[in-house]
Amino acid sequence: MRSYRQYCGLARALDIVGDRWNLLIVRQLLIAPARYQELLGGLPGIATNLLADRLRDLETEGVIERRLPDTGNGIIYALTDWGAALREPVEGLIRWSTPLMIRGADGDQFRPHWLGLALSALLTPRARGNRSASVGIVVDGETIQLRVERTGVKVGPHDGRNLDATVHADPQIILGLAAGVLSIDDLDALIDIQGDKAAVRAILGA
Amino acid sequence: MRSYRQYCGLARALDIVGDRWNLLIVRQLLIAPARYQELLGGLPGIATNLLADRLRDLETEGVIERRLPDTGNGIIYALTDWGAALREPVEGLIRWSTPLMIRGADGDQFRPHWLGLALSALLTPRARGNRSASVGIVVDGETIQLRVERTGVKVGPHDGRNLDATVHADPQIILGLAAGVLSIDDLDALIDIQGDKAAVRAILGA
DNA sequence: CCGCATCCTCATGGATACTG
DNA sequence: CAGTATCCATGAGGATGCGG
Repeated sequence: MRSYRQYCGLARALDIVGDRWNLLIVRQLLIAPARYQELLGGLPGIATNLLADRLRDLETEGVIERRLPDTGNGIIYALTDWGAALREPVEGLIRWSTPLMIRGADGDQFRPHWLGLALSALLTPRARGNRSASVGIVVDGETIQLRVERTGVKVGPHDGRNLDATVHADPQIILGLAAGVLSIDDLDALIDIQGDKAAVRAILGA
Repeated sequence: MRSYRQYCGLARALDIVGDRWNLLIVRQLLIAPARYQELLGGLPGIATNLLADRLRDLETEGVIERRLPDTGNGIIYALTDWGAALREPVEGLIRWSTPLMIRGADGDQFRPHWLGLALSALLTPRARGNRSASVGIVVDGETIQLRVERTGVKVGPHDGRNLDATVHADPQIILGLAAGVLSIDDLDALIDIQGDKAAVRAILGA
């Protein structure tokens, strides 16, 4: 993309990450470092030449870096420290998009990890938790683990440890709960909770 | 721009504001509602047909609205409530861009209001102020007023009221101070402070 | 004047096939 | 596996025109 040539922080930020696909690549790497093919799978719709171009751009600008794993073969792409600092504005945009998301998927592609990032964006600001609990959200066969403590909320893949409860529900239901526009009590038919319902309420409740 | 067709908050947000120029238009309207010609002047480099296109898009998506002033003639563009909520991610991107800004303008276009928005982004998070003070920053002949109180920092155009101090310095110096990478004491030759130096230190100091 | 719309040129994005 | 190469479609940029 052409530079805006404006001495303004927003314009200079967009000179780097404003190119089409760039922030979505950052999104994938905020979820976890990834290989080229994993990025292609996590970015449905991108053309392979564009992914290669953007990875080059982002690397030369210092947003991402290539790592060679100990096993020797292949390349792993990861965010630099500065690139990882994009989590704040990215999660801000995700919070802003809530009205667009509660309308439902409408045929769009979906990856469970994206929901994990959205939950991180929606739940982290309100550091809830005089009670500690861990809950698994099962979507598309993948389990996202939410753990709340006094320090805040941690979101990530299921680490195999014990869960206080397991929730099965559609993504937009989970998002509605996390955003506070839905209440658990109104949705018995749409949510399947196994285990400690109070733990779910502590994390996703009003 | 084509939709990403991804059921992800970031992708849906970028479907709306990811088009080139869109976030910069939002930036201008975060500073103040504006007429078409004012937007053209505040967005150096944009083509007039693109501005018209983008304003239409943003209006149909509910980010901005057209207002007819009491004087009757002309159109005033302003953010909707939802559009104004973009302040958070926009200021996040501005904070992220600090390393790009302290390098200096390098011939890029500049508008004093942009510095005001950057100061808002950098100073608001750290709600400083056991002391109340108001300071004017003079850049390119325009005065930006910073007012700190217990409740936080307010940034805006000079309202004509008394200032505790007036600062003359280049934008990158002001940004370096606000970002905490420069210290007032090291820069006597580059900053001209008239009035209460302690008030300046209370707002821009370490 | 202000608020756009049209026209044209060129850079960028997108889809597919192919390679070290 | 990790990308290039190629070709076509789309969108940006710039100049200019035009109605209220």
